[in-house]
Amino acid sequence: MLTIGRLAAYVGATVRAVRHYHQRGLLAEPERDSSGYRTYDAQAVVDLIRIKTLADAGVPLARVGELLTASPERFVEAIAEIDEALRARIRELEEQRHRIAELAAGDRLFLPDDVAAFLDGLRAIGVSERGVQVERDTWILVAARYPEQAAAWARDKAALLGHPEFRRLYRAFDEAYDWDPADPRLERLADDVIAFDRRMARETGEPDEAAWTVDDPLTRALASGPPGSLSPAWERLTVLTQERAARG
Amino acid sequence: MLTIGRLAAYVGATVRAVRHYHQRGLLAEPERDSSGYRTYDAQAVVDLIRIKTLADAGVPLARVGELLTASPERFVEAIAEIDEALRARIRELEEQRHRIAELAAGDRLFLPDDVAAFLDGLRAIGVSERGVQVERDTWILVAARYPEQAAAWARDKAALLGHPEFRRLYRAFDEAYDWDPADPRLERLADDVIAFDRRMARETGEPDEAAWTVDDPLTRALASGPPGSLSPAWERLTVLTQERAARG
DNA sequence: TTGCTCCTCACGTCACGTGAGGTGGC
DNA sequence: TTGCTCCTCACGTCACGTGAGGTGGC
Repeated sequence: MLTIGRLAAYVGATVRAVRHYHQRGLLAEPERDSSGYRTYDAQAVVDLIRIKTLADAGVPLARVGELLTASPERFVEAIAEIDEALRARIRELEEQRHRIAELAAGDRLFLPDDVAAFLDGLRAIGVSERGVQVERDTWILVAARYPEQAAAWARDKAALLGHPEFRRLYRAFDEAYDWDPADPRLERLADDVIAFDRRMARETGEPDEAAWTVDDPLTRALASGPPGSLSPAWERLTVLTQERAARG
Repeated sequence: MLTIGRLAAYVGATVRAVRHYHQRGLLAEPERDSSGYRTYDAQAVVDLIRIKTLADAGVPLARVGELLTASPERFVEAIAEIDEALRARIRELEEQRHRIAELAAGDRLFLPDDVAAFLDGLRAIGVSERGVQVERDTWILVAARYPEQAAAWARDKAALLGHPEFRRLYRAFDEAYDWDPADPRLERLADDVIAFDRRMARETGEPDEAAWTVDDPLTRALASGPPGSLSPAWERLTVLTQERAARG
């Protein structure tokens, strides 16, 4: 006969866990000796290993209780379910290994693939890392707010990167970040942006919604946090392009 | 800007979890709008994904807090540790898949391999399944009480299975279970057991401790639960062999 | 006497879940 | 007005962990 400590040690459980299983009614309370100590027999070892094996596999104790009294067929059925749950959990853990590895670097974790690909495209045409970060933050908000459409929009914009004038405008926008807000080049840039928008609208037959440039109203509205969060030159550019767009 | 619901949905967390991360000081409390609603920016998305990715990987929230402010080198180091922990967890789950599979049938889960092999040996020489069960329960108690020695004892006994007289005695013992306690064959069996013990003691030069048969005092003492747990014939056999052993 | 194992409460832990009761914009 | 999302307490959950205070055999 075994004491609770020896029983627990043999199956790799704690004494407290064995008492817990008694409390929950999973393991039958054994006889006591003259000192009030519980005295376990071999059947208790078998029962406890059954309980612990199921519990370790993630089966809730309430369900363990059912399984102990289930028919052999139901038991085998349940084992198959538990095995499937374990396999699913393993797949999850493999996923998580990927995700924590990506955590050290890269935007893939925060954005749909198509958006991350567009950001890589910006890097490829020479947009500064700072400019890419501003874009990234904007896209995070867009993707959170319009999960269905974000990827398609990113593909549309990525396609425009094949257009030389679009690339020139993007790079100019990027450089303008540090300019003096009074710099006359901002006026010319605003003109060029509007001209490009109109040209694209004509070519594609879509309305003149200015969805083609870095300065389209949608992304602008989403990105604008408290006033002053953009650079002074970019604030100015926003005003200028909106004036020109309104003038028609 | 995002509400808490949209933020949570985007990263796959619950609203409650996000509030919890605020409470724990892991995620900075953002500005509120005129209604008192929290308004999140892109940085909050990045921070939350970082938190959730680590938390999902099983990192305690207290440690997540440290990691968020850790240096890049410490962070990379910690990622490696976490990855190792995930791999260890995966190995554990694979182990558990084995164990629940074995739960449906077999003694391997309850006993050291050498003991299970000995039980298979008993089956091979024709011992009844009932007899094997009694042995199994005895060995469970022995293994729990003497984890170091059990395997070696089992190997010793398994070696004896090569001995024809040992096999004969074991099978006779097995059959004797149902006999009438007054059956004269019990006396002859007791004589044969003692004779075999003495012979083995002479051959191996070890003391006459009667450790060779199913009836050795050690296993008997361990297995004997409340009186009457053995069959009447086996109780009688125990008495008879002890008498003969004492007479010398 | 000291050390060890056992006993029974009963509160603590961890990461949220789940109402309870209320507000604000469509 | 109804429905939805948000807000702040605050208690509940799950499987034990961890003392608190005490007993019994070597």
